[in-house]
Amino acid sequence: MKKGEKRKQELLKIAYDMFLSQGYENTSVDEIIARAKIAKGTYYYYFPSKEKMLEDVIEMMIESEVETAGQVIGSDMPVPQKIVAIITSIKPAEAEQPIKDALMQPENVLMHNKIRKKLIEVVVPLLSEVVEEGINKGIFACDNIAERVRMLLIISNDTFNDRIFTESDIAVFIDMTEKLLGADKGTMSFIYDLIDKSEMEVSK
Amino acid sequence: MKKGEKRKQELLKIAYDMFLSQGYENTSVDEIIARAKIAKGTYYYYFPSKEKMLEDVIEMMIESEVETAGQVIGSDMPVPQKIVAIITSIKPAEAEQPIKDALMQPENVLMHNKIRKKLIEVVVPLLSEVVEEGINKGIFACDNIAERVRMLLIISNDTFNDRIFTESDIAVFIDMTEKLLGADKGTMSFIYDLIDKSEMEVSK
DNA sequence: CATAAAACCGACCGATAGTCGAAAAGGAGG
DNA sequence: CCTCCTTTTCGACTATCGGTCGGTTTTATG
Repeated sequence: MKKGEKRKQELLKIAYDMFLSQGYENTSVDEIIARAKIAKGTYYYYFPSKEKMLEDVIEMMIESEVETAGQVIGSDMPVPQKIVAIITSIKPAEAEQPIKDALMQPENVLMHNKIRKKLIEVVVPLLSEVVEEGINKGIFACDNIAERVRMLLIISNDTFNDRIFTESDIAVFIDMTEKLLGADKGTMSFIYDLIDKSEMEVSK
Repeated sequence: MKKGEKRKQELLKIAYDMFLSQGYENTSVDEIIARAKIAKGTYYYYFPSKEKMLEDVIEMMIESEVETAGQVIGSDMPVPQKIVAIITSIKPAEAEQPIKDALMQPENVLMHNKIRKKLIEVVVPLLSEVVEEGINKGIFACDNIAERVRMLLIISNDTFNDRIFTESDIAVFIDMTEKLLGADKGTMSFIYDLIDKSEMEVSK
């Protein structure tokens, strides 16, 4: 018999692995408890529902990403680079390939969406801080920071996480980012060099 | 006994109503066949699965919206107004309130996402046409039209369909649209007057 | 050692999407 | 009207799944 909190973490870890490898909808509670070698009742002693468990799993995933973002903010990186670093740290792109694949799968909409929503909610304040720093340093010039940052995240998510992108997508993303934040042309063009060319579709 | 295609349309119509009023996930096949007064087997004679039926329903919904968009394109409306008209015709905002509520419900993620994806895929070419017209008339100035239009749709969807928006959101949306398409400042500010103020959160 | 709290068990439940073999209806030709 | 084939309909049945519940075992406490 395990002590409460420890067992919960154990279950969370198992669920995390299974959700990512087979998707949330395709992972049954029965499978989870089979792998954990516990009974139905025990599972529901720790989680009120399967969906609530998903929420916990997501929270777990996000925590580590927020930590990374925090380090970036505190670093002495140039502001534009900070922005990009946070945006990329945020997306599971830096995780292993199977994770990205799992999230791309259409049957994982629920999980995908919950992560996206939570991530945005959590990251907007962080990124806003950085943009503010940029404004103070004269690199950016804009109002309504939170709203702009949100758009940035939405777009970057759609462009780089949810689908295959082309060179044109990058070009427009750079252009849009600069204009959205009121930066000089060229401020963000370093992004282009960061992109892993292998991820890209051949542009036509 | 009904002739094939007619029955299918009848079922599609029933499903459409029910999906919108109670959500896809909350509508069981049993409920659908009860309302249609047919047996399980008959249902599965027409649709291989519930999800495939959803796809058909969505296709039905989209067709009508594309039609509207086509009329807008052919009209003599000013180009900026055309853009907005298409964007708003696209979103179920013009449908009745309960429909919007249904789509907002988190349990409708699947349907919501499928619509969004399909809609963007279908509308990007249409909107691109209009932007091109704007460029020819000297109202807009930009390259990579399709990519920019896509961003516009993604943003407008997130801002106006998926959540409650504030005045700041509108301001940023207008600013971003103008810059994204390379329009003069003020070109899109008429949007502000179109917004149904009752839909808005009180801005702080 | 007694008692209470925490952790665990698994049979059971209700709902749901989907299957299947057979029956009824419709139509075409004789 | 009868025959034969196709289209459409039927509804009982299945498998799976998330979740419940009453009761048992383990652990901590004093």
